[in-house]
Amino acid sequence: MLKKQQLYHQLKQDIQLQHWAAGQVLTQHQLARHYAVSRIVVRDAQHALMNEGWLVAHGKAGMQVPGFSAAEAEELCMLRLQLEPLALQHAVANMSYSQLGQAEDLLAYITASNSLAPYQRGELNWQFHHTLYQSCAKPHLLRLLAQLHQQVARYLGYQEQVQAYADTSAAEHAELLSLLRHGKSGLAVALLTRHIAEAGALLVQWLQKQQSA
Amino acid sequence: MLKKQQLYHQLKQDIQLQHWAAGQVLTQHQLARHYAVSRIVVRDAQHALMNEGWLVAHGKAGMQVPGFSAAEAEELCMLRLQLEPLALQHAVANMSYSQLGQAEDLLAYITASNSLAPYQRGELNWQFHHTLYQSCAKPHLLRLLAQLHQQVARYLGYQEQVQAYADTSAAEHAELLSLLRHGKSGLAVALLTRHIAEAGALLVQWLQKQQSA
DNA sequence: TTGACAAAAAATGTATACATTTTAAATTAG
DNA sequence: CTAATTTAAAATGTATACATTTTTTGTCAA
Repeated sequence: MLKKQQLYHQLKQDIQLQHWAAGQVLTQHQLARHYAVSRIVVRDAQHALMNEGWLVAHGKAGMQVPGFSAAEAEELCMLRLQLEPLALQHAVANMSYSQLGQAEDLLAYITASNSLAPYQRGELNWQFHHTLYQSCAKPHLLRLLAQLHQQVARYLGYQEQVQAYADTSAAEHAELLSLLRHGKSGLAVALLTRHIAEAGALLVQWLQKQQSA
Repeated sequence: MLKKQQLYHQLKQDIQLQHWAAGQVLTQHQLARHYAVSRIVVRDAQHALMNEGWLVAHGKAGMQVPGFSAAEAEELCMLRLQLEPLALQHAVANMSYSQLGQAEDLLAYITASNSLAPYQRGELNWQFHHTLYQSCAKPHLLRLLAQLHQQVARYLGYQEQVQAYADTSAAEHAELLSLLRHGKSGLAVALLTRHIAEAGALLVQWLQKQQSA
């Protein structure tokens, strides 16, 4: 595998696991030394991660590990709320049973595997949603949503409460699939909207509690 | 100025001016030779432009100049339609008169300067809209909108009919500012929605005509 | 002590050289 | 002649070396 990709994944994971603390400034030299690769590789990975919100520019030198804020989480969830129901709406018309089946497989896998790293839970959750939206045939929209989920995923390593919500989430996912399978697209979109709003509210509330404590 | 930035702008402009034809595959060597810079610089510029839709990945080697399609334009406009009214809605509460003034200056400048390159018209149009949305304090939303406008701007070098719409557009911008200045935020949001929908429909129709011809 | 200015250290930008991968071509077996 | 395999060319990935920019440090004067 390409070193660039390796470092990209490693660095992303290390940020999510808070191996690199929020607020810390990471220089190319520093990372190149630490991961034993050349600065070129670091540069590429840094830029890729910056585009996804895992790093933010820090003046003219270095990139900073971003912190967490209830405001940012709220914004991200608002964007999800604005875009995902739209994606589902456009997707239902062209959705195939094969895709529904794929989503069901994913859901089963998620439900079966207890003790997933928060790192993977976010990825699997996005895969599930992505499967449902895929047939909307709107590549830009799908790309934006992938980015959004990436950025939300950054919070999942931070929020430990996720596990508590996992059951509710799985139940709603199952219901969503059921509605889709029976062609009740209007209800499905409504449920999805509620689902995203709920998850977002939970995350934001938790962050606000953290912030005030 | 940094060579990376220079090449970024130059290459973007050359793509919009169709110096590099749609569908063409651009390699690092090719561009490095042509613009007399090292491949490193080309790589950075290519990646930046890819993130903004000016280039698309092409297998494992080279990047391709994307073509134009009514479907893509429609998708981009749909996303604008979905997100920009939201931005304005959140912005009106915190909007300052200084910002309104800034927007008025921009509008005056756009109106005054006839014979703008399509290259700059798109940029100025975004600056105007951005000024109105800025106070929404939603950095991710603003970043998405900047990206979207970038991608729409790609079409403006292609669509020559833009000039004809310029007057209508300026008039609506002026009306929008007037509504905002008088605190009629609801009407302003409605007008913005119509404004984006109109511009989008015009672009899409024109592309469909081109496509069928 | 504080402030500005200069020098040194450190960081990123850039170019060149080399390694690896990918693509294309050419050759050969069927 | 076709198809598969090998070989060469061309492209990208990566490392090192050098240039430029930025930051920091330290010095000196007010």
